[in-house]
Amino acid sequence: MSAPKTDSQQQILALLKQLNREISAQELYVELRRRSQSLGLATIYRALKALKLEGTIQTRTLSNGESFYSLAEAEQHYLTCLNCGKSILLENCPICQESAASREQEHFKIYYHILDFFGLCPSCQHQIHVES
Amino acid sequence: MSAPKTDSQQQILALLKQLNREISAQELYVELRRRSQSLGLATIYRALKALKLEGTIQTRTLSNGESFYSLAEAEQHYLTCLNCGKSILLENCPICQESAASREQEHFKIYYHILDFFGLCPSCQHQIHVES
DNA sequence: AATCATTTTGATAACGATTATCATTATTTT
DNA sequence: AAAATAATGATAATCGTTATCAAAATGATT
Repeated sequence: MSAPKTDSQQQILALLKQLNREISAQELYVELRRRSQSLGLATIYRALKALKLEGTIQTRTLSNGESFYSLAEAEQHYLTCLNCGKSILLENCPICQESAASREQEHFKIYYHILDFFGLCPSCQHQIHVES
Repeated sequence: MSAPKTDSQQQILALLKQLNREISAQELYVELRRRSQSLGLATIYRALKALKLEGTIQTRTLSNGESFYSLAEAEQHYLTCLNCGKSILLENCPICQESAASREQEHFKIYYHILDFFGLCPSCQHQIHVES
């Protein structure tokens, strides 16, 4: 869960903590640059990958292939529109009450939901240990 | 939920029913061709989009941007490895028992899970009605 | 300090799934 | 049958992400 972090990783982590919302890699690139902490895109993607494999941050990938990153602390429940792709963050939504979500957003027409557990499979846990 | 379907849509739907597993668009292209029911890739993507907007099929997008499609009937619960990207389908997993998932796959190291509701937001519901 | 080894970085090329384009073909309507 | 509409498919374009590789930074060793 914890590992020695590069400066880039720390910068990104600090920004994620401050923002307290999910953000894409491209947005991170712009935002860091705006704060005179410019990082190359490649570095950003690398840092995000490392933080993800540690379990420090979590990822959500939209159907257009764009990924959003946030701290792995808070649970996330979204209502996502299949057409425009926009997501509404559901506040205080106890996991597993899909009916609650329906009620909460009366006019949102829910087709289905997906619950996805993320982590490391046995062989990849081993592989990562060997690599480092 | 139901709408007039093109031949392409019906072909794809029939194949999804037969396979009873999630499959990517590219795989669909190969599989249909193997069955002498060749469809162009563009047509496949168009049909999938239409079926998705009807709520007939559901999509799951991996972090590499590749999307998988399946009938919207069954609930899906996965264990996905952050490193290799492979997903393990969890059978008979009552939604919202993340601890159950941990137990079920002892050696899978779970970092987090994401629950995502998919459907149409109010404005897109309206927009689609106007279009057609 | 100086040299060497290792790690990190960033500009850019390459990749790949998806979407847009547009002319052609099928289908429906009049 | 002619005209209008919808569907199709080959291919170009898009765009987020990953790979490449040389340069810069960091750390270790003498």
